[in-house]
Amino acid sequence: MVSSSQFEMKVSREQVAANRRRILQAGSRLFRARGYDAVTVAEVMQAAGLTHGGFYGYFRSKDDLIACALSDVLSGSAETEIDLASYARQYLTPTHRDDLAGGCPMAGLGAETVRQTPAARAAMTAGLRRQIDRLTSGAPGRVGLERRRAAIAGYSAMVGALILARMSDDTELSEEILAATRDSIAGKDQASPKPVRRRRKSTS
Amino acid sequence: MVSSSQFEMKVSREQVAANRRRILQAGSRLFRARGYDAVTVAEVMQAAGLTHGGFYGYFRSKDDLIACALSDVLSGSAETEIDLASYARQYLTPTHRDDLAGGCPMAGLGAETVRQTPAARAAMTAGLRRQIDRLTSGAPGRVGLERRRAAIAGYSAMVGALILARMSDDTELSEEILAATRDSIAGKDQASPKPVRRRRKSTS
DNA sequence: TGTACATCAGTGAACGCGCGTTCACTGATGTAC
DNA sequence: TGTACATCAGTGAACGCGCGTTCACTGATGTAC
Repeated sequence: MVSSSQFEMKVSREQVAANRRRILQAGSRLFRARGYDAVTVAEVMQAAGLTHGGFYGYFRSKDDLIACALSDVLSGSAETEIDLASYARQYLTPTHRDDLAGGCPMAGLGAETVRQTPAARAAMTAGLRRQIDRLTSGAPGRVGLERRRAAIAGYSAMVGALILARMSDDTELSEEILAATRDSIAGKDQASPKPVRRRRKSTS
Repeated sequence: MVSSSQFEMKVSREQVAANRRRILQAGSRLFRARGYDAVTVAEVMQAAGLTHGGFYGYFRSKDDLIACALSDVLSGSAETEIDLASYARQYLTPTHRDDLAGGCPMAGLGAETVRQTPAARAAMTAGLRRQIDRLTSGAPGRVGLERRRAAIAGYSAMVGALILARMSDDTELSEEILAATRDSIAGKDQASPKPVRRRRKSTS
C-alpha cells in the first residue's frame, strides 16, 4: 500500500478523530463512575454514539482503551502551578465527592489500577508525577524539598479523604471526613498563604 | 422442623464453623489482593479447601460473602487506642504496600466499595468509624475535636498514600510517597509525642 | 453393643447469561479517468 | 462535469469463554431402637 497524500480524505479523518475523542471521553467517565471491570465495551461505544463492533477499528482491546483513556484525562498542562490550599478547598467538597464520572481519576481508579496493564499504570504514574510537580510549586515551605513533601502528603490526604468520604454510607461522617481533611490542609484558622488561583472544576 | 438439642452433632457444627471461618478469610484475602470482581466464588472455595458447589450452603450469594468477609476483617476490638504517629510508621512501609492480601481493607477495597451492596458499605463504614475512634485517643491535640480532626486527616493521608504508592510503577516515587506522608504525620524532626504502643502487623 | 435409618455438608456436572472479540457485509466518501 | 470504481468507518449477528448459581447425588456422621 502506497502512502497517500496527507490531504486526502480530510473530512473523514476529522470525523474519525472526533469519534476517537468521544470514545476516550466516554470510556474515561464510565470507568471512573463504575470501575474498569463493570464497564462494557458496548456501553462505551453506545455512550459515544456508535455500535460495539466498530470498537476494534479504534483500539486493539479493552485494556488498550483503558490505557489510552487514562493518558487522555491525565494529560493536562504540566506547567501551570496550583495552590495546595485552594486546590484542597475545591477538591474536598460534596460536589466532587458525588461526581464520580467527572471526578479525580486517582481517587476513582487509583486503587484498581495496581492490577491493570503496565501501560495503564504508566499513564497513571505519569499523571501523578505531573500533579505532584504542579502542587509543589504552590505548596507552603521554605525549601523545595519541604514544599514537595507538603504537596505529596497533602495530595495523599485529599485522595484518601475523597475515597473514604465516598465509601461512607453516613452523610454526616462523610462530610466530617471532607471538612477535617480540608481544614487540616488548607487551614481552618490560618488564612490561605497565597492568593487563590482558580483552576478547572474537578479533574486529575 | 423441630429445633434440635443444642448439643447434638457437636463435631459437625464445629467443622462447619471452622469452614465458614476459612471461607471468610480466604475471601477477604483474595478480594483485597485482586478486587471484588476479579475473584471467583470457585477460587475462594478452593482457597478454603472446598469445592465451589458447597458455597451456597454458607452464603446466599457472592455479594453476601463480600459483606460478611468485610464485617469479619473489620471487626477488631474498638477499645484499644492506637498512637497515630507510630501507626503511620508501620502503615506507610514498603512491606505493607506489597502485602495486598493481608493489608488494610480501606486502602485495598475502599474505592470499589462505593459501588457495592448497602451491606458491604455499612460494614466498611462501621470499620472506618471504629478506626477513627481508636486513632483519636492516640492523636496529638489539646481538645477532643482537635485530636479527632488529626486522626481523620492522618488516616486519610495514610490510605491515600498507600494507594498512590501501590499504583506507582516507579519504586523511587512510590517510596518517596510513603516517606513524605510518613514524615508528615509522624514527624521527621520532632520526636513522637507519645511512647510507641505496638499494634498488630498490618490490618484495618 | 449392634444394626437400620435419617440428616446434611460437600461434590461436580450442568445451565444461562453476559462480555470481549471476530467477521462478513453495507453504504457513504472520495478517487480516477 | 459526470460516471464507474475503490476504500474503509461503521454495523450487527455470531462465537467462545468464564462466571454465578442450581441441583441431583454421595457418603460420612450421628440417632433410634
